[in-house]
Amino acid sequence: MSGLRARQKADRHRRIIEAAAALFRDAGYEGAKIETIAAQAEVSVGTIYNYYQNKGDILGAIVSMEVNEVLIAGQDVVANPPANVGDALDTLLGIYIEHSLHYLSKEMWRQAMAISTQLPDSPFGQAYTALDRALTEQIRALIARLQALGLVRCDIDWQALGELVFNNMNMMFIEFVKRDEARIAELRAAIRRQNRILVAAIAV
Amino acid sequence: MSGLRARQKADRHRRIIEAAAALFRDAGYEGAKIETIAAQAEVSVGTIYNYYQNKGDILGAIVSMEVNEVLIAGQDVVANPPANVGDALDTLLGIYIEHSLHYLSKEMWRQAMAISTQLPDSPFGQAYTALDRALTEQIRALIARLQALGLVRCDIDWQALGELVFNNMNMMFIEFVKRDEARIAELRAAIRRQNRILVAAIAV
DNA sequence: GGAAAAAATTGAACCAATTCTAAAATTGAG
DNA sequence: CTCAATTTTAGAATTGGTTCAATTTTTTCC
Repeated sequence: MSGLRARQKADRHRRIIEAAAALFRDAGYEGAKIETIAAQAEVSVGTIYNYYQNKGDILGAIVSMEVNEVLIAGQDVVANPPANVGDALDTLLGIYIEHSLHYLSKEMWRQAMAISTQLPDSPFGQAYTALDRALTEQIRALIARLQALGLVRCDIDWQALGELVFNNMNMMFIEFVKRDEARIAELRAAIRRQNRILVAAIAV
Repeated sequence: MSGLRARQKADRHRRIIEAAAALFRDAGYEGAKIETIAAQAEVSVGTIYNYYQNKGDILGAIVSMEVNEVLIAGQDVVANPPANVGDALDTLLGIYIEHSLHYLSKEMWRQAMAISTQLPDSPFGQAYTALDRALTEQIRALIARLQALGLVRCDIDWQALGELVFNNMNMMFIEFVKRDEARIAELRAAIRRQNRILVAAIAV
């Protein structure tokens, strides 16, 4: 069952993703023709559609890798948060934001976000929603941790608060990728300013 | 200059929008072929492209009408807000949300949102961003009004707070339109729960 | 080792948005 | 009323994502 066929399959997956990632970066998502990706990956167009339901799912696979890395990096912050609520939030969200343009260009993010709202039931659409939820859960976990450490009032609704913080950051990030000239430093500063209101309300 | 030609132009605009709106609702955005819209509106395909840059811009025109109506309705709340911070926010956001599915189906919203992130520099992309900003400004105005009425602490950063409230609502709304089975009542309840944290922090 | 079954690959065909072109219609100015 | 400018029109051409029937490769089983 897991012989030559499985190895070839994994290899083709890899080749397709690598070819697509290079072309998306190089020519942009729209500019990257399936035909070109196929040629670069040394498979046929039909094979690509055998591996991914549509063009968006190829991008989706790349985005998922990126976000999963970020989730791993975030675990450290949750485990050992700075001893100050504002800094703790800033550190975690900072990791998300600073990582974000590592593998993905703003244009790729725009496309990924667009596809995830356009086709919420496609494989990628569902995966993207799951990733958002995972990020929300991590922020919630951080807040719960800060509560356990006695840094956040324990009567605070950490679930609602986690959502609030994530939703705000995510929306700010969407606006950030929509403007090519927007800078990461300004994005972080704006989010810090918004979170300051919350921090004042929830810190012990 | 503004004789018959201008009237016919306005009339064609109207016919195209009406035909498109009906078809988008009926067959969905993807299902509505430009050819069919053209036939329904009694113009040619070329004429549609003379009036709108692309299919998305047609949807954009419909979305803009919807949001502009909502902005008008919101003015009343800002002028005469309920004498309670939580209720005031709930009333304003409630208007936005309750109106939202009046002319537009969830699928139309999904497409509109997708296009606005996918093509932020297209006519519709820019218009959509402007509408978001207008909604944010209205929320900010409400908060400033509540401050003036002595219901909100005056040391609160109303600009950052307005953004925070809008961003959270908008993100919740995006998730709402992504799930066909999601209900308006639940959406409002979730947003109320999140805003409760803020209200506790800012109310006098 | 070889035949039959199962799975995967291929590239040509299909579809809908968009663009383009040449002809026809409409308008406003003089 | 006539003419030049602008707009509309029909439809053909283009483009790129997606599908599909035929073929090839891999596996399974004897």
